[in-house]
Amino acid sequence: MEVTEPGTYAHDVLAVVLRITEPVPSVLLWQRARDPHRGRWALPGGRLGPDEDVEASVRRHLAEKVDLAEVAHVEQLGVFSDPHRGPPPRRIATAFLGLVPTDADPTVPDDTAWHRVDRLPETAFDHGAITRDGLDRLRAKLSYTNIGFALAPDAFTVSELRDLYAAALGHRVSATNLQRVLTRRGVLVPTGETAAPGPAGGRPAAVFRFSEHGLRVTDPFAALRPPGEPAAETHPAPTRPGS
Amino acid sequence: MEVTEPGTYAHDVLAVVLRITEPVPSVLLWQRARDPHRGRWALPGGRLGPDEDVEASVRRHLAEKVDLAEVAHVEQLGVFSDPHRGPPPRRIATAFLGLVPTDADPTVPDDTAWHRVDRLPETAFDHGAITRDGLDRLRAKLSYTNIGFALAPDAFTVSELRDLYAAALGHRVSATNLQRVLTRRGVLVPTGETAAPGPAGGRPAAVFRFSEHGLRVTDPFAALRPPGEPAAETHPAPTRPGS
DNA sequence: ACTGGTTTTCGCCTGATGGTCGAAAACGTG
DNA sequence: CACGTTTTCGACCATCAGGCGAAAACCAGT
Repeated sequence: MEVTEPGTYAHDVLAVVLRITEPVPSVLLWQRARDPHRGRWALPGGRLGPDEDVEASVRRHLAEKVDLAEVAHVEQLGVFSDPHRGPPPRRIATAFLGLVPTDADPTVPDDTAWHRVDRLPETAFDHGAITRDGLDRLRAKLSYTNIGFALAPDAFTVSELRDLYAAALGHRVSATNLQRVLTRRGVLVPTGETAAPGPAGGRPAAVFRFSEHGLRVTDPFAALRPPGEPAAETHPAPTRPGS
Repeated sequence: MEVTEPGTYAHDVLAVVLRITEPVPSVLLWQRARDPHRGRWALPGGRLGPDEDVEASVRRHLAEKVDLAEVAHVEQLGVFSDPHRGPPPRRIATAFLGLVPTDADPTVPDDTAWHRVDRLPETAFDHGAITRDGLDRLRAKLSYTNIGFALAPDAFTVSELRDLYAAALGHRVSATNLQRVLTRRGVLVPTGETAAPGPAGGRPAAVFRFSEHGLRVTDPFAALRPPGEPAAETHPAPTRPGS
């Protein structure tokens, strides 16, 4: 039995690890073998250790399920602290968003699998709601940051990137606009190479690459800029919660 | 003496309560009367109680320092969990951002006062860094949400709002653009009234009001919109961390 | 009254950005 | 060598923001 000192709580870390699998993203879940919620699917995570902060902790726990080198981006989502989010004793959880590129297909343990976010199985605790929060965060950031770098392979064609964005956002995306906007913002740079056409032929597509592999805010947020300064060169952006 | 069960931690909530006091914002701090860090200035907050989530908790603790009715907006900033962010025993903190309009001047206890963010006194623990995080969040959201409603009085002129934004952002703001952008986005609506001119005369200014008093994302985030749909009517936005 | 100073508001112009469409380029197949 | 396919590029248009300067509306003097 677990005794909890009043005013102290067990603290967990959780990760919503997303990977774009067309036509919709998938989230990494593992099936609980023990009660409570035995048999249900849960987000990777675990207890916060005594000598680590929450980010180090989530990386440690994540390493048990996937190769950390394949997780291209990690950021904090927020705290989930509803007193009744699980059976007693009470647990607090700090949730993170993790992103895995499409070209990485990590080997996962037997109890772990990718699940389409539009067909989630029965989830443990509030992990379904947390997953939705993570997806919302990803969708928002796709619009005004270069976060696509964490979803796309190292090199890709505009068509491939369009399909990626369409799957992540859940609606059609114009390849013309995508290329123009992302190149004008300096997010995408051409490698000069071209990809081989598909089996039906067609013009060979130009190959692009993300110019940076760290999160950066790219939308000009045009109103209310300091006078005289151009839109470009926005700040680097932290690993912390959402700006 | 406090005994901590392994794997459980005391959980605090903290609030960065900001109010625009020209020429720069101020943050609400109280002076610690007891060790550790006696005499230093700390953010309002306290222990997470057993029957409340973190948001309810921060509101409860905040109510001890200010009239909650004067805090127009509260949102989660994130978790601060560095094992050495304070003396042992270890404490985890969930930080919030709170905003108080300029027309409200809450009475505060004797140990509590507003401090200009550019002249912070010696702060306790990591509260200085957390304050900076809160200010960064506010500045970012000023650009692409209607969060100004939580800073401005109920009715105001464009000049007053310009000064408010300038103080919050830390740089000059064009009144022309501010009015045009915010009205076009439907954030600002004219009341039809006009304000009395200042002592030096001048044309009477039109009085405006924020159309909504709940947080809303107003920047079109134009790229990658679903096809055919107009930019207007963005989603309501949660109380949760930063989108 | 009229003039000058002050503050706000509005209109105009320019440049940047995004949406849409269609033509042209570059490839494979029959 | 004509045809279908896929990608790329340019053209056009609407919207949006930034920057000015003129006009509007007020006060205080003379």
